[in-house]
Amino acid sequence: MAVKASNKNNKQEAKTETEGRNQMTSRRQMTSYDVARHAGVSQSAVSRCFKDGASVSKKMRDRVMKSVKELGYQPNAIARGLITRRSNMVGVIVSNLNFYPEVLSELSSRFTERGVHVLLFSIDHESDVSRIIDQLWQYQVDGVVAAAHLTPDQISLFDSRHVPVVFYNRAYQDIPVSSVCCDQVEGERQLVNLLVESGHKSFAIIGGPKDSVVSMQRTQGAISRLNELGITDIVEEAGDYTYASGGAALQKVIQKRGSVPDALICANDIMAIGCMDEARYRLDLDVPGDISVVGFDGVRSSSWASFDLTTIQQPVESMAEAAVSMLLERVENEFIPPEKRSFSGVLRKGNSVRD
Amino acid sequence: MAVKASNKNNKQEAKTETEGRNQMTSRRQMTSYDVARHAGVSQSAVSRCFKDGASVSKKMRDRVMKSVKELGYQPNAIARGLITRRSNMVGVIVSNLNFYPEVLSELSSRFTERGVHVLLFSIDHESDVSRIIDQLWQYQVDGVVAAAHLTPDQISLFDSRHVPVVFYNRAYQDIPVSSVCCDQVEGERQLVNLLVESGHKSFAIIGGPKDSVVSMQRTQGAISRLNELGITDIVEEAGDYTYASGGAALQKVIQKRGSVPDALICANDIMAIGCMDEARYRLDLDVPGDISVVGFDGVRSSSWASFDLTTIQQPVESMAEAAVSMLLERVENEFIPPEKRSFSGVLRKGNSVRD
DNA sequence: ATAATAAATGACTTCGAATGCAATATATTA
DNA sequence: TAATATATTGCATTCGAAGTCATTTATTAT
Repeated sequence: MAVKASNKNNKQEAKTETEGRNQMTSRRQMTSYDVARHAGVSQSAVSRCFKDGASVSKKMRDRVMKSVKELGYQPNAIARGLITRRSNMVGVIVSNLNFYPEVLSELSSRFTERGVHVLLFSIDHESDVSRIIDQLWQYQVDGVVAAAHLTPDQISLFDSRHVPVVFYNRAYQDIPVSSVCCDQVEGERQLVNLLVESGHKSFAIIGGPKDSVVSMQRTQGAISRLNELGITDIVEEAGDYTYASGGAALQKVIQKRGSVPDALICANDIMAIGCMDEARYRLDLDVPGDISVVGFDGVRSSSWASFDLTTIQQPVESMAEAAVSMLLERVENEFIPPEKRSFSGVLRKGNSVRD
Repeated sequence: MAVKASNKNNKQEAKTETEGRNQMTSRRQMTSYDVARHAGVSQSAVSRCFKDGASVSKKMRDRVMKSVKELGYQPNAIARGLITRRSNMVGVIVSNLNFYPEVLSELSSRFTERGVHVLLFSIDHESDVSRIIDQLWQYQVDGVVAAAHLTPDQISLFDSRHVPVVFYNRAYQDIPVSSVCCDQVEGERQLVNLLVESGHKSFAIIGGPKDSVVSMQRTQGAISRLNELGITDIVEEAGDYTYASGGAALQKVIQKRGSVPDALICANDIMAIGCMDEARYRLDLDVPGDISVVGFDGVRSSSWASFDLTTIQQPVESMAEAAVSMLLERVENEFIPPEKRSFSGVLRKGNSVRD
């Protein structure tokens, strides 16, 4: 009791101290107690005015809100998070190498729209994940969108702490986790079908980094469809998703085969663009006359006139929306089971494939 | 007193409740009290073990850390932030339209390296800033990197709350704020010099959105240098930093002039690329034979063989490092005055300008 | 008007870690 | 060995908002 009283006295003094100054220049930020005192009500009342559905009379609300405006009060989300156990923050993990800015900006603006804030973790190597997991917890994120690979152990850690995770473009077949993916295999099959129908006979495939699951799915998808169609003349090379690695891989392909293949299937658009440039400007080949090139993703630059790449367009908006809503649903209700959603990519025919 | 005691009893019961379960599966996260009880020490001692420079004996530290490991304890950064008034989070504001992924990833990884976390705010229009400012405060960010425009009023709000702001590529000449910029004017002057030296006589300038300060500086920089050199045959058009707007602006330029200018100065690389493609694939012009094109930024795609654009390369790493260290210094010591740092861009000569 | 019910309000406690201060343990010096 | 200085430790309090519960006030039914 006595303590409480002296506590209030302190606050009173603090108030006096800043009195006369404009709230714009006051050092200490306003608290709900300041508002309560100013409005002549209790702190609980102030708190309730910021929670909709709470039992507050109109008179009270008006009175409090007037003080709120006058003092420039903003609730402290940190303090709120401590008691409610909701930080209203989600972690977004992206790996530097192969992220599309579109994805990040879609995710970010959709979360923001719903009053959820994004703590960004960008990692250079997917193996750096372990280091950031601790930080995710320390900051009490309500959920995580991971565009990076986690080990089953790491996944079950999140699980045990009841922090839902939605994977973006990483599927875990045998583990019950939520994910939003573009159907890599189906996409590659569409590309292969197109290439085979238009008479291409010899193929090279340029994959991404060996540890990339997405790249694996794409290359395997292409290979299995080619095999189904009875085509076995396939050379495989690995790149690292970059422009330069695409061109370099093409050189290696040609060296290996001793000739130029009919068609080049690249695990992403950027490498495909690298190949087109390599073919045209270093190897003096015509694209698509001498060699056809296809990519995957549908990034902005793939549709630029210089490339007009045939590729699979990922439905980024739909995928981002799905990831955001799936995550937030599971944040709201932890009993919603994990769900895997797979979106079909759209074949966009460009002029990088001969008819 | 009595209250404290009952409080402790509650905790004791809570503990009992989860006892026997593995910490990996326990619902409630471990707190410093749990660790304290497990190690048979006080909560203060646990807290001190996580603060370096604190007065803790080796024996105590070992004992506590053993319990920490066994229980899988992680300090709650939210609770810590409440009492220390340091969230260890910084806000990063980027505007969707014209952000380079490189910048964001550089900033993010540099902050992360230093144990600071990034709350990402991406806005569609620079005018949306006002909406996110409140949120920045609610989350008690320690500082802000803004790659967006703030009004003087908004700036002084941050100032009054002692939240340091560092602007990235936005300079405010008359206001004492920190900023890291690439010298837009100097860069444009270099480009103009190159173009004039190589005999270009007639010019068109394609700017960014009219409300973009950076674009204004770039176009004005180019124009004033051209004027200094006695060149007045200049047509101006505005784009919006996108590929498509570059091509469209080129069409308008030609319409306006009734002929093709010698050189095209674009406010960024992406529009320059749009212009090159428009010229080559729609207008059947040779670049650089019929028209020279220069850009600004030095984005990845500008150096692709298809474009090999002459441009000003921004020193992104240096600028990001500067922004991060300037911000954190001012977070540590609020009396460090604002500082404006200007970095020179590097002229990268490509093959988009005829000799 | 009065009882019964519902709505509004305030006092107090809580979340989890950090910290000032007092109490204790250890080291140093005389 | 006693006296003093120093290093460790624990207790109690604090940060700011939200929730619990008891109390007061307004509303409705009788």
